[in-house]
Amino acid sequence: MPSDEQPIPSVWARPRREREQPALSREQIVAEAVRLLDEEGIDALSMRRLGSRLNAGATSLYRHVANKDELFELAVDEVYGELPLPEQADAAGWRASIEQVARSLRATILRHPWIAAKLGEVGLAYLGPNMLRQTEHLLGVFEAAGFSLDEADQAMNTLVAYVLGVSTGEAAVLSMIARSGQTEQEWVERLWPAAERAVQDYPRLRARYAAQRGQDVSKSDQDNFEYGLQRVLDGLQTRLG
Amino acid sequence: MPSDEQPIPSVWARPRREREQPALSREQIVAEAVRLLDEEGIDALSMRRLGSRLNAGATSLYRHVANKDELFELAVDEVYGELPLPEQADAAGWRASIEQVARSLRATILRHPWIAAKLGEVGLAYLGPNMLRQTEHLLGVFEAAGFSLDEADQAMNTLVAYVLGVSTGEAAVLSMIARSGQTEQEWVERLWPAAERAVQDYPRLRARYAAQRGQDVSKSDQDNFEYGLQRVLDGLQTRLG
DNA sequence: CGCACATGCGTACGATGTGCGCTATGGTAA
DNA sequence: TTACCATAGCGCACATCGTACGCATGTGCG
Repeated sequence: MPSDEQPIPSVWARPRREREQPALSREQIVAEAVRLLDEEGIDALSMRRLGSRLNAGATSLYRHVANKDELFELAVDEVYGELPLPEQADAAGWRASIEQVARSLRATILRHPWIAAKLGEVGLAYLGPNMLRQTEHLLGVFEAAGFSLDEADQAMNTLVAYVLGVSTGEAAVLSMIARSGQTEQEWVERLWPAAERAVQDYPRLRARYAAQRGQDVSKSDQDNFEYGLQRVLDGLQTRLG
Repeated sequence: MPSDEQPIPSVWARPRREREQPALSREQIVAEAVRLLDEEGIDALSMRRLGSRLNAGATSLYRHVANKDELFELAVDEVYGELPLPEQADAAGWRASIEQVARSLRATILRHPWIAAKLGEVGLAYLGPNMLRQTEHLLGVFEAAGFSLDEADQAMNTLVAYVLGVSTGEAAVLSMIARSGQTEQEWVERLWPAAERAVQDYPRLRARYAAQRGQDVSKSDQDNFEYGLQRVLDGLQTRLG
């Protein structure tokens, strides 16, 4: 290729890239970022890789997004936007209503495991519109259940903390599995011997591992989640009786 | 022996560094890593910076630690080692015993806020000795309270998930404050106007913010934690009645 | 018709994690 | 004593990262 200064060797060799793409937009960038994060995990997101997925240079993204951290904030709020607004039940149906919230929150985190790591870095100080809307609405659900606004806030924080805590643990494992390129089954089987060895000196842990060998992991994760969820709801109920 | 290469300009210019330091050790490295993380946050830990704090080159660390991830695992388990083993109470005193566990877990996380981010990445798949010991012991506390081993496991997971969830949110804010180089007061005051503006259209959130203006943040964080803790314990208690 | 602005991009800089091979040290065997 | 060898530390190098900067180009407005 003649890369020196030339008076254009041929018209046809001219850039000719012009305007076919509708150009970059913030929404597009964020959507593609979420897709990339879902597919390849949090470490796979670099500005260069994201740019090239959008047929763009890495630094082009900076016209639409201040920096990588901001991009993550936008991606997190995008995911929050997936959550359905819970139905605003009456005092009788509050438990079902809140169960639904908890389950869909968990499901969303498991669908986008990287979000757990980000929430761990930045907590709930995000202030994104989707998150605000969700929070406002959820406060309403707790009020409808019979809590004062003050206590609704605390009750909501309790519930959300629990769900986030459990889901974070599950999401971390999902992320590691995704990074390892193995199936969940393979991954568990590869780790198991080391775990059993490590646990040898601890009778209760050993018993737990023995009991769970060969069990369906995601099933028991789910049972575990439901157990804790019911306990948290029981605890909140004591304040309504 | 240097007879052919250089004539050595002066004996005194010779290295003379020999062996004064007891050399690097894994324990030393991990301890210094924890110190650096506590002082300057998770982004401040690079192998080069850690090395220079130990009067060592970056790559020297790799003689004692496989890679940065492993270093983090060791650091996390080191911190787990700070937790006191909870007193093994009888069925009557289980609540106090578990409260103590929950509080010291939270306190530890707040003392080392970076750990929340790491737990968010890697969950509880750590298998470090301190963590295993802690878990085994805690299972015992739940058993002593009257849970079967199966249910003790679930109950423990519920409690830990809650504490981790709340503390993660608090720790994230602490980390951001530390990174910003401001005091908590300054940081809150700088963020507040934006938050109030963002919250304008949501009556319940607006009311919450209005009520909390000027309040002591860490005090209300603590109240919040205690509220949720009591709810979780209430919920667990329903299974023991 | 010309000008200002917005957008994309090439280049570049400093920092990062870490592999590789050299060197010196200190312990052990002969 | 001497010869040797495992080990710890380190300098160098490489690929990759986030992102600042300034140029080029196409668009919309006067």
